[in-house]
Amino acid sequence: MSIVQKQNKPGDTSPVLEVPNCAACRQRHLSICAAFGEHELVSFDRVVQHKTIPAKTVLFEQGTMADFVFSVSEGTVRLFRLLPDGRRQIIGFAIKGDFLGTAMSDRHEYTAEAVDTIKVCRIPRLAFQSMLDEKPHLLKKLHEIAGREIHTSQDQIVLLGRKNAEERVAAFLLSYRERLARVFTLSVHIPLPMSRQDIADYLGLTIETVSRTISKLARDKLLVVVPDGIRILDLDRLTQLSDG
Amino acid sequence: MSIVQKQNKPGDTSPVLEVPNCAACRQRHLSICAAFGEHELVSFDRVVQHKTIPAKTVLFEQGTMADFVFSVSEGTVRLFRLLPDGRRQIIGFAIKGDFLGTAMSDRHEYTAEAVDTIKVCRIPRLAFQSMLDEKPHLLKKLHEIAGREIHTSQDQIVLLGRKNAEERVAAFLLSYRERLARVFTLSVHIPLPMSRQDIADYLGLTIETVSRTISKLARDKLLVVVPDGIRILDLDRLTQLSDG
DNA sequence: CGCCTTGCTTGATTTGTGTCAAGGTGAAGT
DNA sequence: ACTTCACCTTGACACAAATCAAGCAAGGCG
Repeated sequence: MSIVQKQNKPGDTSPVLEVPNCAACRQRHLSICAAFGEHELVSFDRVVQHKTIPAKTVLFEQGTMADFVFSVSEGTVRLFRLLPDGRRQIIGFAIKGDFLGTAMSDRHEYTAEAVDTIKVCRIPRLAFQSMLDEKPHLLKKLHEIAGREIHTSQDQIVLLGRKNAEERVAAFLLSYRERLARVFTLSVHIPLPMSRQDIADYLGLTIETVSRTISKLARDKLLVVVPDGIRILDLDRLTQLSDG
Repeated sequence: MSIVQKQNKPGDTSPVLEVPNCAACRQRHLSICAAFGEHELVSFDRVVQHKTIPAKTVLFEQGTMADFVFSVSEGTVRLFRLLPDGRRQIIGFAIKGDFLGTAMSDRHEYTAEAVDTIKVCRIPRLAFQSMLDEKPHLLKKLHEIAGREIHTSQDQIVLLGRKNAEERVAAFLLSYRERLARVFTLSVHIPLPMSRQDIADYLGLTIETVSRTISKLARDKLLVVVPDGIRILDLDRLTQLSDG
């Protein structure tokens, strides 16, 4: 086990833990792997591949065979669907600890693409499937994850169906902050590795509207824009806004 | 077992099967109950209550304790969330065979309300939970249902985030038709028990826009409006429209 | 029968967000 | 140091859908 310095992007010099095996994985308790006992991990280890993937790389593509499921252990992944004419809707952002493949369908239902440099654990779907069949507590854990996924999808449906631009941006910032808090410490500083275009495609808006809205929130002193993210100034008002 | 004439709404004189027990239930193979063997059904029967519920009745309310899960065996249910100021977003419509309570969370994440007269099987959540713990194949079935739910939520997210009014209406009609086809025979006639307001709140539009859009589709000869529904005239063009 | 109510449609106008266009900033490369 | 490029911001204008308003059709009921 070795700690190596790795430049995820310029300016980011935080040490990144190389993960040679699941037992030593720091993200274990955050992820689906939390369902495994120590000795189960050993057999899990046999089918898992740990991979570092550079920014903007497609992890898997909508419509292709889902030969693998993934667990994200570092970085940010955008999950999206494309319409025939190129319109893009981002379904969600996956971060450290998130599992990709909850639905267990044989074809991918969306495309997954690395936003920045990511690390993932890749598991052959069939191997994962047979583990599920053997270990009910793993399936239970997976179903628990699916339940949360359904819940956040419904939040997103309400946001897209009934909220205006300002409410959408506020809700995005706060929900993304909550997600980060599961993994990092809760802070008024919210790093945003994804582009404005990504945020726009997540919120069903255009990049210009997102930019204008963030500018307005800054003008109104609810937040300030900082390099690679934002800082919240008025959490209460932002929360009020996001709830509609 | 008795067949009774029941007036669900004026003009609807189709015979409605009273369901005294699960073994005799015609909807069994459509629903979560398909996961049960014959003798398991007997124990299931002991905890299930069959209920007929009139139109516009609240089945359960967002935020309240989820003491029961439900399986719909007749009629249409609207599932929605409300924003504090009264804006409503319909998450989905549940029909014959649909299960409510996939997420298994302890509080309801949305309100469920009967659109027309419905029949449901009501199961205490804790009893259902313990059945899940005992019978992995039931959990597997439930997870399968959750997977489909995630998929349709994502369809809805794409619709709300990136489609215009015409595409939304076309997509709604076709996806609702597909859902009905699982249960009735696939037809160009689509009964619409829900109101225009319901459709609007499902599609993130206003009632006026839904009405105008349906009128336009009729003017363009893609469909005709008939009492209590629509009839598709040009399935190909409607499909093309809905795909964006 | 006529009156009221509910649900739906249609028209006129407004508005929030999209579109088009220009310009700014900072990092990377020559 | 200059150029290029990607990304973001801002402004002017356009447009799709919302809002406001009126009227229609069908059912319920006194």
